[in-house]
Amino acid sequence: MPLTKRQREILSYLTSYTEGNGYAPSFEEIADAFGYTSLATVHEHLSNLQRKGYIKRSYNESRGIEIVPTEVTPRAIELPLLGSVAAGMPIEAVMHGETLTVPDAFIRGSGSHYVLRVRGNSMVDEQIRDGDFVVVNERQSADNGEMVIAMLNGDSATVKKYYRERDGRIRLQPANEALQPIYVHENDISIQGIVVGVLRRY
Amino acid sequence: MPLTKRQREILSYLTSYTEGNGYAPSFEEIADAFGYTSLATVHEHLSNLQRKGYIKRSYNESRGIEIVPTEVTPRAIELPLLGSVAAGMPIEAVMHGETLTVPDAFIRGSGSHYVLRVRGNSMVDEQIRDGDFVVVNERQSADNGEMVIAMLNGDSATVKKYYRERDGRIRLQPANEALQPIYVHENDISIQGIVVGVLRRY
DNA sequence: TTGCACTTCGGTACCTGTTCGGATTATCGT
DNA sequence: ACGATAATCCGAACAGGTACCGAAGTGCAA
Repeated sequence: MPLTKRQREILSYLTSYTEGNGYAPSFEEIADAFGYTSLATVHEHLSNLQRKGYIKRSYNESRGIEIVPTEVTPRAIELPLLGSVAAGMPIEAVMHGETLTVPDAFIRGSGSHYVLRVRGNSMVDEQIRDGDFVVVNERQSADNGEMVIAMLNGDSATVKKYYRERDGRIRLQPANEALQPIYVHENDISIQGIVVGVLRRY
Repeated sequence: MPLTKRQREILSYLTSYTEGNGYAPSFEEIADAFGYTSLATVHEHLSNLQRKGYIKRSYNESRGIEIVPTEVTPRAIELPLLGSVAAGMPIEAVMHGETLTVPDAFIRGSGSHYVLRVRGNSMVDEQIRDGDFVVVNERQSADNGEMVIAMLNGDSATVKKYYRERDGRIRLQPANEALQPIYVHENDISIQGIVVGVLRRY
Protein backbone atom coordinates (compact mmCIF):
# COMPACT_ATOMS: atom_id res chain seq x y z
CA MET A 1 0.00 0.00 0.00
CA PRO A 2 1.77 3.11 -1.20
CA LEU A 3 1.65 6.41 0.64
CA THR A 4 0.96 9.93 -0.49
CA LYS A 5 3.46 12.69 0.02
CA ARG A 6 1.76 14.03 3.14
CA GLN A 7 1.31 10.60 4.61
CA ARG A 8 5.00 9.84 4.10
CA GLU A 9 5.90 13.11 5.85
CA ILE A 10 3.72 12.26 8.80
CA LEU A 11 5.06 8.74 9.02
CA SER A 12 8.64 9.93 8.99
CA TYR A 13 7.79 12.46 11.69
CA LEU A 14 6.31 9.66 13.76
CA THR A 15 9.37 7.45 13.38
CA SER A 16 11.88 10.17 14.16
CA TYR A 17 9.85 11.43 17.15
CA THR A 18 9.38 7.93 18.51
CA GLU A 19 13.01 7.09 17.98
CA GLY A 20 14.16 10.21 19.77
CA ASN A 21 11.74 10.16 22.69
CA GLY A 22 10.94 6.52 23.24
CA TYR A 23 7.22 7.24 22.96
CA ALA A 24 4.89 8.40 20.25
CA PRO A 25 3.84 12.05 19.88
CA SER A 26 0.39 13.23 20.98
CA PHE A 27 -2.12 14.46 18.41
CA GLU A 28 -1.48 18.02 19.47
CA GLU A 29 2.25 17.70 18.96
CA ILE A 30 1.69 16.32 15.50
CA ALA A 31 -0.71 19.16 14.73
CA ASP A 32 1.83 21.70 15.93
CA ALA A 33 4.58 20.14 13.87
CA PHE A 34 2.52 20.46 10.69
CA GLY A 35 0.65 23.65 11.52
CA TYR A 36 -2.81 22.08 11.75
CA THR A 37 -5.48 23.83 13.77
CA SER A 38 -7.69 20.79 14.01
CA LEU A 39 -6.88 17.46 15.56
CA ALA A 40 -9.38 15.88 13.22
CA THR A 41 -6.83 16.30 10.47
CA VAL A 42 -4.27 14.41 12.48
CA HIS A 43 -6.79 11.71 13.21
CA GLU A 44 -7.60 11.28 9.58
CA HIS A 45 -3.99 10.96 8.56
CA LEU A 46 -3.32 8.41 11.24
CA SER A 47 -6.41 6.46 10.22
CA ASN A 48 -5.14 6.35 6.66
CA LEU A 49 -1.70 5.24 7.78
CA GLN A 50 -3.33 2.51 9.83
CA ARG A 51 -5.56 1.47 6.93
CA LYS A 52 -2.47 1.13 4.76
CA GLY A 53 -0.74 -0.92 7.41
CA TYR A 54 2.12 1.36 8.35
CA ILE A 55 1.09 1.93 11.96
CA LYS A 56 -1.08 0.27 14.58
CA ARG A 57 -3.18 2.19 17.06
CA SER A 58 -5.02 1.32 20.22
CA TYR A 59 -8.41 2.93 20.63
CA ASN A 60 -8.53 6.14 22.59
CA GLU A 61 -5.16 5.57 24.14
CA SER A 62 -2.80 8.46 24.70
CA ARG A 63 0.24 8.26 22.45
CA GLY A 64 -0.96 4.85 21.41
CA ILE A 65 0.76 4.78 18.04
CA GLU A 66 2.95 1.87 17.10
CA ILE A 67 5.03 1.91 13.94
CA VAL A 68 4.89 -1.33 12.04
CA PRO A 69 8.40 -2.34 10.99
CA THR A 70 8.66 -2.32 7.21
CA GLU A 71 10.22 -5.50 5.97
CA VAL A 72 13.50 -4.53 4.44
CA THR A 73 14.15 -5.84 1.00
CA PRO A 74 17.47 -7.62 1.24
CA ARG A 75 19.98 -5.75 -0.83
CA ALA A 76 21.93 -8.36 -2.68
CA ILE A 77 22.99 -9.18 -6.19
CA GLU A 78 23.21 -12.43 -8.07
CA LEU A 79 26.68 -12.71 -9.52
CA PRO A 80 27.70 -15.37 -12.02
CA LEU A 81 29.97 -18.09 -10.74
CA LEU A 82 32.34 -18.23 -13.65
CA GLY A 83 34.53 -21.10 -12.54
CA SER A 84 37.55 -21.95 -10.48
CA VAL A 85 40.95 -20.40 -10.30
CA ALA A 86 44.13 -21.81 -8.84
CA ALA A 87 47.82 -21.30 -8.89
CA GLY A 88 48.97 -22.19 -12.36
CA MET A 89 45.58 -23.39 -13.54
CA PRO A 90 43.32 -21.69 -16.06
CA ILE A 91 39.87 -20.49 -15.21
CA GLU A 92 37.66 -23.41 -15.92
CA ALA A 93 34.93 -23.21 -18.46
CA VAL A 94 31.85 -21.25 -17.52
CA MET A 95 29.68 -23.40 -15.35
CA HIS A 96 26.16 -23.71 -16.65
CA GLY A 97 24.52 -20.57 -15.36
CA GLU A 98 25.43 -21.02 -11.73
CA THR A 99 25.23 -17.93 -9.60
CA LEU A 100 26.01 -16.88 -6.08
CA THR A 101 24.08 -14.23 -4.22
CA VAL A 102 26.34 -11.61 -2.73
CA PRO A 103 25.54 -8.73 -0.36
CA ASP A 104 25.59 -5.52 -2.35
CA ALA A 105 28.10 -4.09 0.11
CA PHE A 106 30.63 -6.22 -1.72
CA ILE A 107 30.29 -4.57 -5.09
CA ARG A 108 32.84 -1.88 -5.77
CA GLY A 109 31.57 1.16 -7.61
CA SER A 110 31.25 0.62 -11.33
CA GLY A 111 32.39 -2.26 -13.47
CA SER A 112 30.98 -5.73 -13.57
CA HIS A 113 31.62 -8.36 -10.99
CA TYR A 114 31.73 -12.13 -10.89
CA VAL A 115 32.61 -14.93 -8.51
CA LEU A 116 35.37 -17.52 -8.70
CA ARG A 117 36.05 -20.49 -6.54
CA VAL A 118 39.61 -20.75 -5.28
CA ARG A 119 41.42 -24.03 -5.74
CA GLY A 120 44.64 -24.79 -3.89
CA ASN A 121 46.29 -23.16 -0.96
CA SER A 122 48.45 -20.55 -2.60
CA MET A 123 46.77 -17.74 -0.62
CA VAL A 124 46.47 -19.31 2.84
CA ASP A 125 48.64 -16.64 4.41
CA GLU A 126 46.12 -14.08 3.20
CA GLN A 127 43.39 -16.11 4.89
CA ILE A 128 41.98 -17.50 1.69
CA ARG A 129 41.67 -21.25 1.65
CA ASP A 130 40.84 -23.99 -0.78
CA GLY A 131 37.18 -23.83 -1.69
CA ASP A 132 36.59 -20.19 -0.78
CA PHE A 133 34.62 -17.97 -3.11
CA VAL A 134 36.19 -14.70 -4.14
CA VAL A 135 34.21 -11.76 -5.48
CA VAL A 136 36.08 -10.21 -8.39
CA ASN A 137 35.71 -6.70 -9.75
CA GLU A 138 36.51 -6.80 -13.46
CA ARG A 139 39.45 -4.50 -14.27
CA GLN A 140 42.41 -4.22 -16.57
CA SER A 141 44.84 -2.69 -14.11
CA ALA A 142 45.70 -2.94 -10.45
CA ASP A 143 47.49 -1.02 -7.74
CA ASN A 144 50.40 -2.30 -5.72
CA GLY A 145 49.37 -4.76 -3.05
CA GLU A 146 45.96 -5.54 -4.48
CA MET A 147 44.92 -9.12 -4.92
CA VAL A 148 44.45 -9.79 -8.60
CA ILE A 149 43.19 -12.43 -10.95
CA ALA A 150 45.98 -12.50 -13.53
CA MET A 151 46.32 -14.42 -16.73
CA LEU A 152 49.77 -15.29 -18.05
CA ASN A 153 50.41 -16.02 -21.70
CA GLY A 154 46.71 -16.03 -22.28
CA ASP A 155 45.99 -19.44 -20.88
CA SER A 156 46.91 -19.63 -17.22
CA ALA A 157 44.94 -17.75 -14.55
CA THR A 158 46.04 -17.33 -10.98
CA VAL A 159 45.10 -15.37 -7.92
CA LYS A 160 48.07 -13.49 -6.49
CA LYS A 161 49.09 -10.25 -4.87
CA TYR A 162 50.25 -7.68 -7.37
CA TYR A 163 53.47 -5.65 -7.08
CA ARG A 164 54.84 -3.46 -9.84
CA GLU A 165 58.64 -3.26 -9.75
CA ARG A 166 60.97 -1.25 -11.94
CA ASP A 167 61.27 -1.44 -15.72
CA GLY A 168 57.78 -2.86 -16.23
CA ARG A 169 58.52 -5.94 -14.23
CA ILE A 170 55.64 -7.39 -12.25
CA ARG A 171 55.91 -9.58 -9.18
CA LEU A 172 53.00 -11.91 -8.52
CA GLN A 173 53.30 -12.88 -4.91
CA PRO A 174 51.57 -15.96 -3.53
CA ALA A 175 50.61 -15.87 0.10
CA ASN A 176 52.15 -19.17 1.07
CA GLU A 177 55.65 -19.59 2.40
CA ALA A 178 56.13 -22.76 0.41
CA LEU A 179 55.56 -21.02 -2.92
CA GLN A 180 57.82 -18.70 -4.87
CA PRO A 181 56.77 -15.39 -6.43
CA ILE A 182 56.39 -15.22 -10.19
CA TYR A 183 58.16 -12.48 -12.11
CA VAL A 184 56.80 -11.43 -15.46
CA HIS A 185 56.94 -8.46 -17.76
CA GLU A 186 53.84 -6.31 -17.91
CA ASN A 187 53.34 -7.26 -21.55
CA ASP A 188 53.08 -10.93 -20.72
CA ILE A 189 50.28 -10.56 -18.21
CA SER A 190 46.68 -9.53 -18.41
CA ILE A 191 44.78 -8.47 -15.33
CA GLN A 192 41.32 -9.95 -15.21
CA GLY A 193 40.15 -8.22 -12.07
CA ILE A 194 40.83 -7.62 -8.43
CA VAL A 195 39.50 -9.49 -5.44
CA VAL A 196 37.09 -7.36 -3.42
CA GLY A 197 35.57 -9.94 -1.13
CA VAL A 198 35.72 -13.47 0.19
CA LEU A 199 32.91 -15.83 1.12
CA ARG A 200 33.33 -19.14 2.87
CA ARG A 201 30.76 -21.76 3.81
CA TYR A 202 31.42 -24.43 6.40
CA MET B 1 4.94 -10.27 -20.79
CA PRO B 2 7.47 -8.07 -22.53
CA LEU B 3 7.38 -4.30 -22.35
CA THR B 4 7.66 -1.78 -25.11
CA LYS B 5 10.35 0.85 -25.06
CA ARG B 6 8.03 3.53 -23.79
CA GLN B 7 6.59 1.29 -21.11
CA ARG B 8 10.03 0.39 -19.87
CA GLU B 9 10.97 4.06 -19.69
CA ILE B 10 7.90 4.79 -17.63
CA LEU B 11 8.47 1.82 -15.36
CA SER B 12 12.05 2.83 -14.66
CA TYR B 13 10.90 6.37 -13.97
CA LEU B 14 8.40 4.99 -11.48
CA THR B 15 10.98 2.90 -9.67
CA SER B 16 13.59 5.62 -9.42
CA TYR B 17 11.04 8.23 -8.33
CA THR B 18 9.54 5.91 -5.76
CA GLU B 19 12.91 4.87 -4.47
CA GLY B 20 14.05 8.44 -4.10
CA ASN B 21 10.90 9.91 -2.55
CA GLY B 22 9.27 7.10 -0.63
CA TYR B 23 6.05 7.61 -2.57
CA ALA B 24 4.93 7.21 -6.14
CA PRO B 25 4.70 10.13 -8.58
CA SER B 26 1.36 11.69 -9.44
CA PHE B 27 0.00 11.46 -12.97
CA GLU B 28 0.88 15.07 -13.54
CA GLU B 29 4.48 14.55 -12.52
CA ILE B 30 4.73 11.62 -14.88
CA ALA B 31 3.19 13.69 -17.67
CA ASP B 32 5.68 16.48 -17.02
CA ALA B 33 8.60 14.09 -17.02
CA PHE B 34 7.63 12.74 -20.44
CA GLY B 35 6.19 15.90 -21.94
CA TYR B 36 2.59 14.71 -22.17
CA THR B 37 -0.19 17.25 -22.25
CA SER B 38 -2.89 14.78 -21.31
CA LEU B 39 -3.15 12.68 -18.21
CA ALA B 40 -5.14 10.17 -20.19
CA THR B 41 -1.89 9.13 -21.83
CA VAL B 42 -0.34 8.47 -18.47
CA HIS B 43 -3.40 6.57 -17.41
CA GLU B 44 -3.25 4.33 -20.42
CA HIS B 45 0.42 3.52 -19.94
CA LEU B 46 -0.13 2.66 -16.33
CA SER B 47 -3.09 0.49 -17.25
CA ASN B 48 -0.89 -1.41 -19.67
CA LEU B 49 1.86 -1.82 -17.10
CA GLN B 50 -0.73 -3.14 -14.70
CA ARG B 51 -2.19 -5.51 -17.28
CA LYS B 52 1.29 -6.89 -17.91
CA GLY B 53 1.80 -7.34 -14.19
CA TYR B 54 4.62 -4.90 -13.51
CA ILE B 55 2.69 -2.60 -11.19
CA LYS B 56 -0.41 -2.69 -9.02
CA ARG B 57 -2.78 0.18 -8.63
CA SER B 58 -5.62 1.03 -6.32
CA TYR B 59 -8.64 2.67 -7.83
CA ASN B 60 -8.76 6.43 -7.76
CA GLU B 61 -6.20 6.70 -5.03
CA SER B 62 -3.64 9.44 -5.04
CA ARG B 63 -0.17 8.16 -5.85
CA GLY B 64 -1.55 4.67 -5.59
CA ILE B 65 1.06 2.94 -7.68
CA GLU B 66 2.87 -0.06 -6.31
CA ILE B 67 5.76 -1.61 -8.15
CA VAL B 68 5.56 -5.38 -8.22
CA PRO B 69 8.83 -6.90 -6.98
CA THR B 70 10.86 -7.94 -9.98
CA GLU B 71 11.35 -11.40 -11.37
CA VAL B 72 14.52 -12.86 -9.93
CA THR B 73 14.47 -11.72 -6.36
CA PRO B 74 17.97 -12.51 -5.17
CA ARG B 75 17.85 -15.18 -2.54
CA ALA B 76 19.37 -13.57 0.49
CA ILE B 77 18.51 -12.80 4.07
CA GLU B 78 19.12 -9.79 6.22
CA LEU B 79 20.75 -10.97 9.42
CA PRO B 80 21.24 -8.76 12.46
CA LEU B 81 24.79 -7.70 13.15
CA LEU B 82 24.79 -8.28 16.86
CA GLY B 83 28.24 -7.01 17.71
CA SER B 84 31.83 -8.03 17.92
CA VAL B 85 33.47 -11.05 19.42
CA ALA B 86 37.11 -11.56 20.24
CA ALA B 87 39.31 -13.78 22.26
CA GLY B 88 38.54 -13.05 25.87
CA MET B 89 36.19 -10.20 25.15
CA PRO B 90 32.43 -10.16 25.64
CA ILE B 91 30.02 -9.66 22.79
CA GLU B 92 29.49 -5.96 22.60
CA ALA B 93 26.09 -4.45 23.12
CA VAL B 94 23.64 -4.86 20.30
CA MET B 95 24.36 -2.28 17.66
CA HIS B 96 21.36 -0.19 16.73
CA GLY B 97 19.60 -2.35 14.19
CA GLU B 98 22.55 -2.88 11.89
CA THR B 99 22.19 -5.77 9.52
CA LEU B 100 24.25 -7.59 6.96
CA THR B 101 22.79 -9.26 3.91
CA VAL B 102 23.88 -12.84 3.55
CA PRO B 103 23.32 -15.30 0.72
CA ASP B 104 20.69 -17.79 1.78
CA ALA B 105 23.08 -20.65 0.97
CA PHE B 106 24.77 -19.74 4.25
CA ILE B 107 21.86 -20.44 6.49
CA ARG B 108 21.85 -23.88 8.07
CA GLY B 109 18.52 -25.60 8.28
CA SER B 110 16.47 -24.43 11.20
CA GLY B 111 17.38 -22.16 14.07
CA SER B 112 18.02 -18.45 13.92
CA HIS B 113 21.17 -16.90 12.65
CA TYR B 114 23.09 -13.70 13.27
CA VAL B 115 26.35 -12.07 12.34
CA LEU B 116 29.32 -11.11 14.49
CA ARG B 117 32.41 -9.19 13.62
CA VAL B 118 35.63 -10.88 14.65
CA ARG B 119 38.14 -8.86 16.61
CA GLY B 120 41.71 -9.99 17.08
CA ASN B 121 43.73 -12.66 15.38
CA SER B 122 43.02 -15.71 17.48
CA MET B 123 41.70 -17.63 14.48
CA VAL B 124 44.20 -16.67 11.77
CA ASP B 125 45.29 -20.28 11.29
CA GLU B 126 41.69 -21.08 10.40
CA GLN B 127 41.78 -18.32 7.80
CA ILE B 128 39.67 -15.91 9.83
CA ARG B 129 41.22 -12.52 10.30
CA ASP B 130 40.57 -9.37 12.26
CA GLY B 131 37.50 -7.62 10.90
CA ASP B 132 35.91 -10.61 9.22
CA PHE B 133 32.21 -11.23 9.61
CA VAL B 134 31.14 -14.66 10.80
CA VAL B 135 27.66 -16.04 10.27
CA VAL B 136 26.51 -17.82 13.40
CA ASN B 137 23.83 -20.47 13.70
CA GLU B 138 22.31 -20.20 17.15
CA ARG B 139 22.72 -23.48 19.06
CA GLN B 140 23.24 -24.81 22.55
CA SER B 141 25.55 -27.67 21.68
CA ALA B 142 28.34 -28.42 19.27
CA ASP B 143 30.18 -31.35 17.77
CA ASN B 144 33.88 -31.95 17.97
CA GLY B 145 35.89 -29.73 15.69
CA GLU B 146 33.15 -27.20 15.04
CA MET B 147 33.91 -23.57 15.41
CA VAL B 148 31.80 -22.18 18.23
CA ILE B 149 30.86 -18.92 19.85
CA ALA B 150 31.29 -19.82 23.52
CA MET B 151 30.58 -17.82 26.63
CA LEU B 152 32.57 -18.54 29.78
CA ASN B 153 31.27 -17.65 33.21
CA GLY B 154 28.46 -15.78 31.57
CA ASP B 155 30.43 -12.72 30.63
CA SER B 156 33.17 -13.55 28.21
CA ALA B 157 32.47 -14.61 24.63
CA THR B 158 35.08 -16.06 22.33
CA VAL B 159 35.26 -17.77 18.99
CA LYS B 160 37.19 -21.04 19.21
CA LYS B 161 37.29 -24.57 17.94
CA TYR B 162 35.40 -26.97 20.16
CA TYR B 163 36.75 -30.32 21.37
CA ARG B 164 35.06 -32.45 23.97
CA GLU B 165 37.56 -34.46 26.01
CA ARG B 166 36.90 -37.01 28.72
CA ASP B 167 35.02 -36.41 31.98
CA GLY B 168 33.08 -33.43 30.69
CA ARG B 169 36.19 -31.44 30.04
CA ILE B 170 36.08 -29.09 27.08
CA ARG B 171 39.07 -27.79 25.15
CA LEU B 172 38.59 -24.48 23.37
CA GLN B 173 41.32 -24.34 20.79
CA PRO B 174 42.39 -21.04 19.25
CA ALA B 175 43.78 -21.21 15.76
CA ASN B 176 46.91 -19.23 16.40
CA GLU B 177 50.23 -20.75 17.38
CA ALA B 178 50.90 -17.96 19.80
CA LEU B 179 47.77 -18.67 21.87
CA GLN B 180 47.10 -21.47 24.32
CA PRO B 181 43.95 -23.58 24.43
CA ILE B 182 41.45 -22.99 27.19
CA TYR B 183 40.25 -25.92 29.26
CA VAL B 184 36.91 -25.68 31.01
CA HIS B 185 34.29 -27.97 32.43
CA GLU B 186 31.13 -28.30 30.41
CA ASN B 187 29.17 -26.69 33.23
CA ASP B 188 31.21 -23.52 33.04
CA ILE B 189 30.60 -22.88 29.39
CA SER B 190 27.57 -21.99 27.33
CA ILE B 191 27.57 -22.47 23.61
CA GLN B 192 26.02 -19.51 21.80
CA GLY B 193 26.21 -20.95 18.33
CA ILE B 194 28.45 -22.34 15.69
CA VAL B 195 30.14 -20.56 12.84
CA VAL B 196 28.68 -21.55 9.49
CA GLY B 197 30.19 -18.94 7.22
CA VAL B 198 32.71 -16.17 6.83
CA LEU B 199 32.47 -12.94 4.89
CA ARG B 200 35.32 -10.56 4.21
CA ARG B 201 35.36 -7.24 2.38
CA TYR B 202 38.55 -5.70 1.08
C1' DT C 1 -15.57 14.70 38.45
C1' DT C 2 -12.84 17.06 35.93
C1' DG C 3 -9.63 17.51 32.31
C1' DC C 4 -6.93 15.81 28.81
C1' DA C 5 -6.51 13.22 24.77
C1' DC C 6 -8.48 10.94 21.33
C1' DT C 7 -12.89 10.29 18.31
C1' DT C 8 -16.73 11.43 15.49
C1' DC C 9 -19.42 14.41 12.61
C1' DG C 10 -20.38 17.58 9.13
C1' DG C 11 -18.52 20.36 5.76
C1' DT C 12 -15.39 22.61 1.98
C1' DA C 13 -11.81 23.42 -1.50
C1' DC C 14 -8.92 21.26 -4.31
C1' DC C 15 -6.17 17.83 -6.22
C1' DT C 16 -5.87 13.55 -8.63
C1' DG C 17 -7.21 9.84 -11.09
C1' DT C 18 -10.93 7.99 -14.50
C1' DT C 19 -13.54 7.69 -18.59
C1' DC C 20 -14.77 8.64 -23.27
C1' DG C 21 -14.35 9.84 -27.99
C1' DG C 22 -11.04 10.44 -31.30
C1' DA C 23 -6.51 10.35 -34.05
C1' DT C 24 -1.97 8.61 -35.55
C1' DT C 25 1.49 5.32 -35.83
C1' DA C 26 3.78 0.88 -35.11
C1' DT C 27 3.57 -4.30 -35.19
C1' DC C 28 2.26 -8.74 -36.68
C1' DG C 29 0.04 -12.74 -38.82
C1' DT C 30 -1.43 -14.33 -43.27
C1' DA D 1 1.09 -6.23 -49.25
C1' DC D 2 -2.98 -5.98 -46.26
C1' DG D 3 -5.91 -5.71 -42.56
C1' DA D 4 -6.33 -6.42 -37.66
C1' DT D 5 -4.56 -5.27 -33.38
C1' DA D 6 -1.94 -2.86 -30.16
C1' DA D 7 0.62 1.23 -28.76
C1' DT D 8 0.96 6.09 -28.30
C1' DC D 9 -1.07 10.31 -27.85
C1' DC D 10 -4.80 14.26 -27.26
C1' DG D 11 -8.64 17.17 -24.78
C1' DA D 12 -12.60 17.55 -21.95
C1' DA D 13 -15.95 16.19 -18.69
C1' DC D 14 -16.49 13.43 -14.61
C1' DA D 15 -15.82 11.07 -10.05
C1' DG D 16 -13.67 10.27 -5.99
C1' DG D 17 -9.91 11.11 -2.50
C1' DT D 18 -7.01 14.06 0.05
C1' DA D 19 -6.27 17.58 3.10
C1' DC D 20 -7.97 20.51 5.77
C1' DC D 21 -11.44 22.97 9.24
C1' DG D 22 -14.49 23.70 13.75
C1' DA D 23 -17.35 21.79 17.14
C1' DA D 24 -19.38 18.34 19.84
C1' DG D 25 -18.80 13.62 21.81
C1' DT D 26 -16.46 9.86 24.44
C1' DG D 27 -13.22 7.22 27.32
C1' DC D 28 -9.69 7.09 30.76
C1' DA D 29 -7.18 8.34 34.67
C1' DA D 30 -5.80 11.45 38.35
